[in-house]
Amino acid sequence: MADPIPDLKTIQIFYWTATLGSFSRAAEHLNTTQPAVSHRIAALERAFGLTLINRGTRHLSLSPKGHELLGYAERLLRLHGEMVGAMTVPATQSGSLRLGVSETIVHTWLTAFIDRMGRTYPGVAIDLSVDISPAMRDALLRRDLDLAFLVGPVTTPRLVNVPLGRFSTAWIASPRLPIAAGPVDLADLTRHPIITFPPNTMPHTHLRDLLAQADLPPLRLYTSASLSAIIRMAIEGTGIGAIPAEVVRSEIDRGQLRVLDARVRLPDVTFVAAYENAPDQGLSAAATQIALEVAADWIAMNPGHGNP
Amino acid sequence: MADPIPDLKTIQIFYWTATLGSFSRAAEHLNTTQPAVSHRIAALERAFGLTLINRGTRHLSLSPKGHELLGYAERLLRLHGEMVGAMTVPATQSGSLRLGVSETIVHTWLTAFIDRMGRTYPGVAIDLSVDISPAMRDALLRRDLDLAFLVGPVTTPRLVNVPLGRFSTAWIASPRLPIAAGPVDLADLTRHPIITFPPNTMPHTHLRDLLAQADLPPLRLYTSASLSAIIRMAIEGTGIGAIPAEVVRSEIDRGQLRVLDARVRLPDVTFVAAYENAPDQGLSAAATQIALEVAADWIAMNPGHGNP
DNA sequence: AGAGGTTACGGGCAGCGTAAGGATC
DNA sequence: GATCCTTACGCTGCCCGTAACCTCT
Repeated sequence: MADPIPDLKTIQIFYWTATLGSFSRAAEHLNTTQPAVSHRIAALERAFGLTLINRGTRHLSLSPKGHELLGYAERLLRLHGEMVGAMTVPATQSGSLRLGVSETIVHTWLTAFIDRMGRTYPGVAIDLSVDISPAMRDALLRRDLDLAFLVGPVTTPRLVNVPLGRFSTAWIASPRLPIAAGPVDLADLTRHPIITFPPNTMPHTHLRDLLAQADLPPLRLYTSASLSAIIRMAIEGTGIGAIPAEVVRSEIDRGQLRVLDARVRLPDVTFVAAYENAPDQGLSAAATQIALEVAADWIAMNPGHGNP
Repeated sequence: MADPIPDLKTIQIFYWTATLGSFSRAAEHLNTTQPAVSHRIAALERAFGLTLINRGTRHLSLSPKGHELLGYAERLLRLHGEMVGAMTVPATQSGSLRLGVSETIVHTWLTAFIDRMGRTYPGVAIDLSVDISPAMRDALLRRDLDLAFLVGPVTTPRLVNVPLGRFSTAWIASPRLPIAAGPVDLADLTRHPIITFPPNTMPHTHLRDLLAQADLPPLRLYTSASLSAIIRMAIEGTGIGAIPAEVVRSEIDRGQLRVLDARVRLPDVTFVAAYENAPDQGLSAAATQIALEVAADWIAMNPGHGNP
């Protein structure tokens, strides 16, 4: 009845080798050397007495039994991660979380999120980077990020999407800009430059579609990857901002900006937390829970916005 | 991203410590020493930063978190065992299986079972012991057996029961015994000694109940733990055997014994495979599958008996 | 005093990393 | 020759087992 127990570490190494399709990439991912990976895979195959990975030139492929094992490996690692997550008291959890966020999040509840993360997981270091959503999507897929709060959904089966809330995009302008107080239509708006996010972002695409349909004078569409820059330009009367009203709440309160009452509404923008659907992303999942709470709190404190 | 991986072996040690309620018993079960168990449990608690096991005097108890972990541990070990079972090609499986069987099984399909096990799992050594069912039940619970084919069901949540087939108990006698050919009733039967299994076995109990209800002359109930001895006595006319007809098929064919046409039928006896419901009993489960097949084959080759 | 758990210590070996050796494009 | 996997080899450090100690009945 003596149990020959193939180590979890071996299973983990197999999992990542199979998933990443390369011994060396698996080694890199697991902070070890390529020979170590090679060894353990060989040992695993020897233990089972069968071939798991066909070493094709250039690319690896899994044998039928290899595929079978991969299924078990994922379930096993996920269950293990769940167990560790359930047992580890948050305060003692350590590690690092490479987090990417949209600037919109920075201007709404990021501070609250960082605060609560710091209090809940004092041992976790957050590596923050702010970027536009498409860039973060790529970074997630490249595994340069563990978690991102971005405009979604991100339609890739490899990523988990968790909705965090909706922002309504509004037309924002300086009160000094000569625009009627009552409902204005598209022609009135486009007399001024429209300032929004860079190409390939969702607000930009929506805006392009909207303005392409109408028969309008030559369009001036200013873009900036920096939300602050957009806000600054709007305040200074450079043009009309097409951004979530929520991020300029204080400027509106101070009278530096106002929300225009336009006949044409811009589509809402949904923010999601996205992270790789891998067995070792327990911390990302936990952080997403915190983000959900923080986002809900923020919505409660900023009535009239976010999820209905 | 660096994963602190609590070893499966640690989980296994925790599982058995919790299950057996003692460090030393766990050590014994896992073929290691008690300090090794102590160390790893301590290390596990240190890793999680919490107490899992309350070292009460005389008896251990689990903390709430310990209970939680036990649940995960069982799922994890079971999944792992399943994985190993699925990956290991049977021919390379090794180990030993402590098997207990009722003598009835010996006289029916045990040989076929041993044959097929030997062919399917050439690396597995079977330690066979033949005994009466109650004794085997206790042996299973004492973990002196891994698997038993016995009269069931065994009503203990700790054991898995898998029905293997039903045998109808019959009245068997030598043709030389002066008994009418037509239907006979209880009084006719009890003029002779009744020979059956020892006290505490199911056939014996049934027989006692049956005969206690009737108003009969002094009863001579001979018992033997050896089925062969019962058969021998029946053949020699010592008495009437109350045993499954299936086990004396050849004697009946040779005319040494005949099945009496009695008005009173004895209850069927159900055989089951029973083994402990623990994560490391994959081999027992596999052997039970073999037994199911063999029993089904045997029933097919001996029409009129077994499962309808 | 004895059963059962903890602590202390030395030694074996698994598994890691470095480095050199194929194979394939 | 560049890339990727395998093989060789020495070494570290983990973990095990022995043994002595502690504690409670």
